[in-house]
Amino acid sequence: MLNMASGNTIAEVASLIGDAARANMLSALMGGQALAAGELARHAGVTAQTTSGHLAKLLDAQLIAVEKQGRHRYYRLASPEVAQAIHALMTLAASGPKRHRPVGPRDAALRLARTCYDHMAGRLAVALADSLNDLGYVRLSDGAGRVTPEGQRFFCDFGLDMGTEPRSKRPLCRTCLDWSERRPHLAGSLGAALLDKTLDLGWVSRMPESRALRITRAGEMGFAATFRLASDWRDPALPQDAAPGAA
Amino acid sequence: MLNMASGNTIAEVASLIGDAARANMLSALMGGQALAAGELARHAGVTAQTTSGHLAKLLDAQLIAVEKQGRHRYYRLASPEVAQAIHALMTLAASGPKRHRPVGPRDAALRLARTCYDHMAGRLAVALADSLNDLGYVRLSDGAGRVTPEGQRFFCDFGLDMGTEPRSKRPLCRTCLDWSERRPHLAGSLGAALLDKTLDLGWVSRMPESRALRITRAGEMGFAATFRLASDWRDPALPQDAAPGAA
DNA sequence: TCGATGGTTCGGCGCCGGCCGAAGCATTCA
DNA sequence: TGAATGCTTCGGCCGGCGCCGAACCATCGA
Repeated sequence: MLNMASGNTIAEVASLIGDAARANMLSALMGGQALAAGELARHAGVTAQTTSGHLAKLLDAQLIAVEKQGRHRYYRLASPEVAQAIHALMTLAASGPKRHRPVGPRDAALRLARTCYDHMAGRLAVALADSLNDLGYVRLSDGAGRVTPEGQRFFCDFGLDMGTEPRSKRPLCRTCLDWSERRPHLAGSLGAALLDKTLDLGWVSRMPESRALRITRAGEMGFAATFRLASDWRDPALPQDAAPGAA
Repeated sequence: MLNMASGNTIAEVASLIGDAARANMLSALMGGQALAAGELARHAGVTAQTTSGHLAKLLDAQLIAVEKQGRHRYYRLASPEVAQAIHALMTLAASGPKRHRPVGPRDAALRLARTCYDHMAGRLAVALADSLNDLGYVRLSDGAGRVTPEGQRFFCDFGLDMGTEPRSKRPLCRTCLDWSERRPHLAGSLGAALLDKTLDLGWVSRMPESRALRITRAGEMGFAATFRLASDWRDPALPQDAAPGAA
């Protein structure tokens, strides 16, 4: 047995995520909001006691963090790195052997628009990324993103104050592979600011108990006018291969 | 219990990685070479039978792939996505609670230079990335990378034929957060080509049974001359905070 | 046609860890 | 102060999974 130096602790982390109940909790937290223990219990489908044990472990490993408020305890992911790891696992899970991929019932809403930790994902997010790229406001050269000078102005006009808080560690503009669409969308602090702003404007709103986002009437108009979305952005993107022709 | 649609399968993937033996095997495969079952058994510290079972599971979940050759079976990671997920978990594990982070004995070699799936990592790789950025051959704007026109020429002169095979799915130039240095190094197909070339030139060579790379005498000269490495690149980088001035 | 070597399959053992019921704190209302 | 709510701790049950020994298949060298 050689070189187990780090291999061991990665197993610890992975096995923490590798329990169905905990995975469900973490997935729920990928929505970006802090959730109370009880809500997490329901997401996981286990009793409160069991949940408590799980949360203690996750906390201990610093995968999540807690904030107590009155008699509630609100849990959130501990860092963007955690979100990234979970995201990578989601990608892997989605691309794995088909076998039993039920593509759940309420998934439709999730596929259309949802939060991904602190930014948007789903078809809306992919369409936004496409448009911003086409308009020349960002340059999404595979896996990475860059804001152009025009983009800088555009986002500034739109009311995002990116740049004012250069919390150095955080990339301004990353792309994040959308696990449902298999195409990149905007992440990084730009992505986060965009979500904040559109929530603020009331263009989208969080659906209760879910990561899904509802697109409001105002949002319909706003997104179309400001970001010039293609008219067919709601159509499911055919994953990479299939021909685009038929309805 | 709501929204368990995908949360469940991510648990399956994570729990596969979440076993010490399997994690060790996968870590070993992060070296980028295909390894025979027996070698993996030794890496994992379990018997051949046990290893066989583990490999079957990993194979079944398409985390790894096999190629049989005579009476050997060579296993490798199934895709870059798998490598990315493992990498994310490594990052998480490395940044977790200190507790028992032994910083193993032979780690010194690993920290200096090693392979990371198909490209280089460690202090050498970080120093290369820094130099290439300073020289203006690549632009490493956080999280992402872009090759400049000068860089294009430079890499071409150096003998890399990036671009000739545009296997679309693969980003040309990504950055990858080095888990030992906590600073970015070059990944993507450019990173891969760079590793190939330097192995080819004999500037580095693989150490047996390890992901570590040995830097040859020729490599010392070559890297210094071609990439203009700072003279102190061998010094351990102080993680993120500490001031750069002294020494 | 035989060993020898690399890998896999089978069966049974043992332990770790997730689960819940019951009880115990803390906080917030009345 | 007492009851309700949210969460945690404790103890015991039980299933799943990782482990190995033994036997079995496949490939290579003489």
